[in-house]
Amino acid sequence: MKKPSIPKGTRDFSPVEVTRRSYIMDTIKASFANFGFQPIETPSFENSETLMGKYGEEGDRLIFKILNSGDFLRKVGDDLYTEKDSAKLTPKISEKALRYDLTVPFARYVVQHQNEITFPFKRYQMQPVWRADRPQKGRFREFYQCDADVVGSSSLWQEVELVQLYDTVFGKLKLEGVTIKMNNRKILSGIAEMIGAEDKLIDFTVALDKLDKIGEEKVKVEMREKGIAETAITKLQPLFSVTGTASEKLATLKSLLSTSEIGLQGISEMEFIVDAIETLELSAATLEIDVTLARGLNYYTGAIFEVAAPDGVAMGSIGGGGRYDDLTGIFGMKDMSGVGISFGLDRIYLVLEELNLFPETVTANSKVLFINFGEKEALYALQAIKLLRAAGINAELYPDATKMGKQMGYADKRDIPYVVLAGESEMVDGTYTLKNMKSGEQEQCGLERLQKVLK
RNA sequence: GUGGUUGUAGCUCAGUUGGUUAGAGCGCCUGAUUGUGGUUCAGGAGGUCGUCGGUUCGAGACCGAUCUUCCACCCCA
Repeated sequence: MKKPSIPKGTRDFSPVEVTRRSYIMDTIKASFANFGFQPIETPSFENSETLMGKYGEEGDRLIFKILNSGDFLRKVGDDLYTEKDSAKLTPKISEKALRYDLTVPFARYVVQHQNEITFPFKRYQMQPVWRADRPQKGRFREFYQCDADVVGSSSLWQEVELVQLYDTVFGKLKLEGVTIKMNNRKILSGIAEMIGAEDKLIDFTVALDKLDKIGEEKVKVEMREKGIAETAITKLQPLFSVTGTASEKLATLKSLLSTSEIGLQGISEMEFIVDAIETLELSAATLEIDVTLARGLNYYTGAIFEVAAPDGVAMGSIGGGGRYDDLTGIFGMKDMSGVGISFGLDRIYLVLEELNLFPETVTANSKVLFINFGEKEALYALQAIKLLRAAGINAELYPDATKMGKQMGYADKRDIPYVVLAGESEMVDGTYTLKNMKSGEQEQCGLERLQKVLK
């Protein structure tokens, strides 16, 4: 018989993995609540029209479409069918699609529930999203995003708080040395304006984004390929040498963009955030200005964030976010500014695993196994187990009265730290033999002592 | 979507220019040991070599397709 399997890019999670994932999620969730965010959930699939066209052409390709129910092909006209044009045919046979991220569904939620929401609305959401991508390391077709967004306030204090939120979560996870990279769409616009390539903003930033990956020369090559003028590339030169501390970088940028109103506005926004964070101080993360950061440009209008794992860990970004002045505009609700960040749960897991940062105590294992000696003895054991469980101690009885070696082996393999032996002789004097599996020591004791040791 | 890569026992992997009955380590099961796990010893089970097709007297090995793994690009958490 053929072995069953799961679709590529998806995963099963073992007990250890689920426990560790919940550890991360609980940490993030607690911090979200700690910062005043409230949870919502949205359906795993949306109407196609809600999602299509919101992530660019590339995004549309990566959205999982759901086939209509029923005899969906019968409703397709003969000419459309013979034409074999997938782009035209798709909307006719698929009217629903799996959620691609949490931001667009959130925008839809805000517009749809605008009369029930008190603004500014701070929401968090932790749910799986799906992308029809080709899997790679840390890249899956089903993965979790943990988002916190604020909608209905354009205050820069939100950006400041979100940086703090990142720092709080990574601090709690003991993940030291992450870098929060920050940029501003307005600075990118200012640069494009300055070099006279406003119409090529996206091409220009996508190329710039690859600087640390492919190097200065190749970035220039790509810019030329995209039709950016040589004079513009020359004007760009000082940008490749923006270095130093955050305030030094800002000073360089300021002189570079002195003629661009929008560029200067972006710089002052960044200054505000950097100054506030300098006063408030971060514990686990570093805030860094990175003018080459240009992800998610389809809707970001102000701050752009991306979180890089600590040095030495080969992993794509473990978080991202930014400000979008008009997110709900695509659903017809104007002038609603939003800003938010996202944690990539699956990648954070891989980083914590690589750095061995999961606490030992993160386990859902039983504390004690009661050996099964037979019917009367099992009942005697279950009476004690009932009390232990009521006291919050994870305890279990071996279900079958098999050979002791087998039962002990089970406890050993499951890494259960204690075993209780209660047979005929213990029953007679109402005691239990408690064995510490690690040291091998054992003692005969009463219920009270049992509970005290196992607590 | 483009290019490359991987698949042999539950796991990690050997398997020579194509040649008899496909191996190892670990794990698993049984016993030595009927109230004591890990260690040791003895024995045992387990594979239509990812799948389908082709070349050949003969294929785990060669060819094609397909699925899967990982990687790069694109893009992204």
